[in-house]
Amino acid sequence: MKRPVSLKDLAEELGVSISTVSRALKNSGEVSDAMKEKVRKLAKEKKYRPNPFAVSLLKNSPRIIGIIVPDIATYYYSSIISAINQAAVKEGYSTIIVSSDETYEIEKQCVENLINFRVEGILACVSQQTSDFSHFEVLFDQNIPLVFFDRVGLSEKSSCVITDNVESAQTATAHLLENGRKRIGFIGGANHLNIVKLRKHGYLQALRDYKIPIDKDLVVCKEIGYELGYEAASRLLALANPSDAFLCLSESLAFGAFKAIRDKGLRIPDDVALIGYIDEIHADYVSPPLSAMTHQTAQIGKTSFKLLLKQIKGSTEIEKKIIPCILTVRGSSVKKAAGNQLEAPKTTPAQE
Amino acid sequence: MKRPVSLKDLAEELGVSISTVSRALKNSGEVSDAMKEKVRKLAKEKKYRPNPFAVSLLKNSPRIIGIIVPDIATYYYSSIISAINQAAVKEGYSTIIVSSDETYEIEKQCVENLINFRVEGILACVSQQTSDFSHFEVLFDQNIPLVFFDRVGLSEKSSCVITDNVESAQTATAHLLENGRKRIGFIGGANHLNIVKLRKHGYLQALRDYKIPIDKDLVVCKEIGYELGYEAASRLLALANPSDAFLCLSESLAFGAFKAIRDKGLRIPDDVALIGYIDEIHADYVSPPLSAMTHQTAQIGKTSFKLLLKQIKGSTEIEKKIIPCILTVRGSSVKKAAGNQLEAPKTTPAQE
DNA sequence: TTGAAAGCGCTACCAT
DNA sequence: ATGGTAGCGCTTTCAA
Repeated sequence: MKRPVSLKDLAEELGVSISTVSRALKNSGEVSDAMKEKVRKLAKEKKYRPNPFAVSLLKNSPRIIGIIVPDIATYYYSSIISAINQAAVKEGYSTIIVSSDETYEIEKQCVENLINFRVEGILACVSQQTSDFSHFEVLFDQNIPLVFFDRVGLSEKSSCVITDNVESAQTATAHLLENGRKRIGFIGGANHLNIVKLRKHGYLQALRDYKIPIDKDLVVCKEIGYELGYEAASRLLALANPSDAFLCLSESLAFGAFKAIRDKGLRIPDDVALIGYIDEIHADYVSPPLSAMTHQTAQIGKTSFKLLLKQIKGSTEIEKKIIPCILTVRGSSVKKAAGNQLEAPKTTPAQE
Repeated sequence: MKRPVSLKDLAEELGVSISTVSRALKNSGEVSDAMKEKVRKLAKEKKYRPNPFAVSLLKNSPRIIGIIVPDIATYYYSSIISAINQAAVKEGYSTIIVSSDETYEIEKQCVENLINFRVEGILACVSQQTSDFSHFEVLFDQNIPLVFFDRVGLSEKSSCVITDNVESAQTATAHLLENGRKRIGFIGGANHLNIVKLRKHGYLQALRDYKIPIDKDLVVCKEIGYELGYEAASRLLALANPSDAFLCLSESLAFGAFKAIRDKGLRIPDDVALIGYIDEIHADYVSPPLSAMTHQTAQIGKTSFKLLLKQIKGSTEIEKKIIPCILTVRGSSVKKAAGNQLEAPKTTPAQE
């Protein structure tokens, strides 16, 4: 394992000084063209590469930013990462991506590691376990800019990019109500999650707006997952006064609910409407395709990086950007013929 | 933007030498406890952090590895990345993840960037465009270990981790044949892709094994995508002698084919069987759930890192590891009642 | 146009 | 137990 070639090596071989070699490679004006030529040739031949640590040691800016996510393999995060990456590369930055695995302790470690790397800034989405944010505060001491996205903390001290959880849930619920649904089931994740609280708020708000009585039995908040979606929907369909629509907070919940409705022998959307926060690319996987609230992950990533870069460049302004979700109505939430006037005399044959 | 605190700063403030401070912080035996105490207290107070560049400059091993993937947001890659990450962290390594966006030029740049970072090693999955691998050869000049995974190159010179494309396709095809299918459609991506070639090979091999005549019309290799799966399946079902089963090389192709079968008014698996290379978590999204060949992404990631670490530690052995896919039989490929005894008097019952 | 030298922050070796 | 010093590879003065 031999040592990489250094400027010194080149200088010695050429019998000139290190400074000259350095300047020649930088194409400095104060070096003769002949010398430049000679140096470049040898550098290429010897496969010289500048040592980035020496450069960083001098400049103290490695052009790296750190990204902390709860989980890399989830599409939502990986697509945001991808967008951040693209934006970063465009500005000459590299990214170090670390995962907290939804764990407070690991997240703490991640922050430490990134500080030790002297990243120029950090983009973070906090883990589900995190309620204390002091491990992020050390970044302020180190003068390392921090921007949160999606799940945020320290909102008075750092910029953030979030989605419109309240509004999107409200919009989705309103959409169902406008199409004649009266008993909308809300199927979410654990109650303590911010995202669940906010969306529930939007859901309830829509019900109030439309003067629909609120029924606690229609709200099921447990965990996220296919089976849980199936169970929740099954239960809501078995009520004396059953649900005629569902708003599901995740993709797996939505597909679980889909299955439950079908297994019950009910039709979508004729008997039960379904809408969920799911990925565009999966909406067509079933028939009818699912109406979906979709996150604009590319926007989230791009905006987050933009805010961070601003801070890196010295801005101290604290900004909060909201990236709205997009509602795409597909077959699962709207009856084919028209709105909702045909409750009784059904003419539509079993579709599919 | 003030300069971070250095050892020198601490030393001056305490009126001792830099060496002493350095030793005290390393808990060296040759420093008095009183001094250690004093130094540590001040370090904490001043929020001292060792400068990683200075350390790396000295040691020349930043404990970073680079990962090059064609696309971060695809579950297959992100889950492999996640596994690599976990393995790396466990060994005290950090990872830099870069994406080639399936582009040769960007990939070339990625390699350059990682070299410039002096990563200790690189794990790479080449882009679809890449057919020339000389940009990877420079790594050998720089003594930077390189291990390919999934899509490989330079196989005589570097270790790699691949999946059993031929065998898995053969197994999947055999599974369909054993269940009485005769006209299995092969729906793949672009013909020039290695993965397509290999799997087609496995498919054809299975047909030969079972003495089923090969029909070129049943092989459709275009692009990957939901619509393309839909089209391909529609076409194969419209043949004079139509398909009675499909092997789809990707998730989107499989779901597209699923839709096509249904739209044609055919039943799955009674009329047409379906099997595909899809993610476990999505297999249940439809009814019947999809039989699937699944990649063991965790294994791929873990093994890749292991091989790389070995090389970093000095091994020059070139290894090739094959991580098999796993066949999980679900409703889409096997008729409920029994295998296929109605077709002909075969004795093998449906295996599962 | 070129060279010499200082210094970035740290470790490690040789003194004391 | 502590201090001094060299040197990692590079950039950037200042001198020649």
